Amino acid sequence: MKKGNATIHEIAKALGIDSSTVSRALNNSDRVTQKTKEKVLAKAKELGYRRNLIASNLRRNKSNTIGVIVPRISRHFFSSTIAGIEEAAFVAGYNVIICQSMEKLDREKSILNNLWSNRVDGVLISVSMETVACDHLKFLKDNNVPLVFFDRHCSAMEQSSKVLIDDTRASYEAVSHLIEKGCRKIVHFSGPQSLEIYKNRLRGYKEALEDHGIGFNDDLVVSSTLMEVDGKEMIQDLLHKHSDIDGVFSANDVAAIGAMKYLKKKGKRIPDDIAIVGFSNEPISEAIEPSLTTIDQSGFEIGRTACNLLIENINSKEKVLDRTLILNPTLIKRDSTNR
Amino acid sequence: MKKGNATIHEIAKALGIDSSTVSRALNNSDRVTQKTKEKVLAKAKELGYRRNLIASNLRRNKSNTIGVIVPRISRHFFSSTIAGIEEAAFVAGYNVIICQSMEKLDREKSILNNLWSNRVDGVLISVSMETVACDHLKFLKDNNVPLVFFDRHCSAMEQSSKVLIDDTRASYEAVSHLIEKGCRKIVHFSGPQSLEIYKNRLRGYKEALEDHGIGFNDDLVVSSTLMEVDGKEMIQDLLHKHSDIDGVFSANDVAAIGAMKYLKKKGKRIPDDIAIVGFSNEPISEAIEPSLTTIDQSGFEIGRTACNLLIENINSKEKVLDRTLILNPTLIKRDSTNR
DNA sequence: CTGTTAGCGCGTTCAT
DNA sequence: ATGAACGCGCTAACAG
Repeated sequence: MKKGNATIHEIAKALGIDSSTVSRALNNSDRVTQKTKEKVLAKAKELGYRRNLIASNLRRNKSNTIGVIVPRISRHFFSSTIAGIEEAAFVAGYNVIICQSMEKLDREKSILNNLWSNRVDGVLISVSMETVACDHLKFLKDNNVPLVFFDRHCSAMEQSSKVLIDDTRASYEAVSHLIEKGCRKIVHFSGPQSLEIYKNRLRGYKEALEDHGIGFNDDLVVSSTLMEVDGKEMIQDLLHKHSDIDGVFSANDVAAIGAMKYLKKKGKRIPDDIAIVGFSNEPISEAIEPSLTTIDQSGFEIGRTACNLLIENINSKEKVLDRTLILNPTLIKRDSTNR
Repeated sequence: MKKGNATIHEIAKALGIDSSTVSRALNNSDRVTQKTKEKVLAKAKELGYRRNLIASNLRRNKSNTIGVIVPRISRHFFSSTIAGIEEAAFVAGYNVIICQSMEKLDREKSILNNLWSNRVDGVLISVSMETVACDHLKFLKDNNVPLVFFDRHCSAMEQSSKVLIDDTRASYEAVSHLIEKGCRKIVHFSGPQSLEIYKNRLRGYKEALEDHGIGFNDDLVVSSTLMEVDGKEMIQDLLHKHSDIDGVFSANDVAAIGAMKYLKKKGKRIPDDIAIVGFSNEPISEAIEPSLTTIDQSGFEIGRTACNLLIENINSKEKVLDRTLILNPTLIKRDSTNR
């Protein structure tokens, strides 16, 4: 009953022809009659033939697979990017191996070893928080395995393809939006300064203030791990020192919500007393009050774009095109109330 | 500088021994001297050797890969299960190919074809909404590819391994909780009755009512697609007909939140006037008011359990053990206020 | 303990 | 247009 295990040899034997002809027929080669093609296809169907891609891949020295490394699958932003990657890979006929580094460099290295052993045709990666040097990544390029960074890249890598978000610009727009709404004293919840995204978000914050003639005040910027409790504590501390705060620009939405809850409990009206904007990391925007304006990072688009760029690199033999694509997040305004 | 492309033959030649000895050494076979093992390992490192798993897999007729099919990666529950699957697979040394059916039967079929072509060692699946017949799944079993369902299974399949949630029991506990809080008129937001999960949640609702001496009223059960707007409309309609509703049991949290928002706008206090419990599908619990009690489906545990069961099946040659594991979701109470 | 031989299933030369 | 032969890289069987 081994219905699915037929090989090209079996269908060749059944037809009294050679396996190489069968191979050609199945690959739709022009060097085989239409007649035999049909016969082969019919017999293949009858025997329930399925090409053994492992053998095919070995012969062609190509795995038809791309490796993907993210810090954590269960984080919404990354599962969105993976959905986009999967979509692009699917239409291009590629398989995808998903791996999570769990933010550990060691695990990232062992994953790359594994991907290499599996002879993936290319790699998409969003590096772990521990990743600064990148010899383990250069190894891929040395062996002609295309590599595309998305979201988090490795600045130690001089030449590389990457798909990034324009954090600076998005932050600039978000803070400008607050200012246009009338805010003058805007605090910024920042994250670990080792990560470039947080540096860029801080930069956009500064530039927006300066361009609108508002002086930058170091006291109004606080860094944390951006959990909900951090948001609460940060705004509590800050309000204690500066009672006239009227805006919050948070590097993520979880901390923003922590702050928002606290403020509401204290009787502040959002956005009338204090307006809040946060980068969107979780799909919560729909679930919370309509007072939090968020910056949508559209992970799906990033994933799709990165995967397409990678496939382009895979197909352009020998030509290593190192390109940087920068996508613009969109500001989703939910604080329509005029202050 | 093809540093990573060395084969066992090259390292054999460099050492003046045979490639099969190298192979054995690399596989840590007991039938090779410690001395030569060390020499081989040293030379392998020197040449930057990486085993070609494609060739190895072809020879061993094993891919060391398991296929995973989910309706949508970006849905939080599924990305959680995938994280759990990935974790279990990683420690067992398996690769994972993630695929999304997008709730389409056709796509599910084509994915299965592809997975078969890739000769995966086993398959984990949560079927699409369109999947009722399952010939395409039986095909796997006919070819000795172990299959484990998780969360959504296929009732048309007489014999199968599956890891499920005890929806009935969780619903029973949730509704009992509401009753113990004093609710007497509890509505139920249900979903498409074609899906077993919604049938079971409805059953748990009924049983809890009966066991507590509350008559079941068909009017209080409404089915929808359980979007946020559905929640709003459903509660609006119901309140119009039954002004004394004091509890809501929702088959998902999004609809629950829709209802909650509407109720608050109408001046109702949660949970004092109306208590709400919802199955948790999105990671929003932290972000919303502390008045919504949720049922956590712990996708991570389901994924881990399912993957381990699959690997067990893969390893137990010839023995097809069809087991059903049922995990209990946990009720996370956030409505501590006494009514 | 090690070498020899023989394939896994497929695609790609050569021929004809 | 088709067949014969070879090899991708590795491992399993059998010798010795």
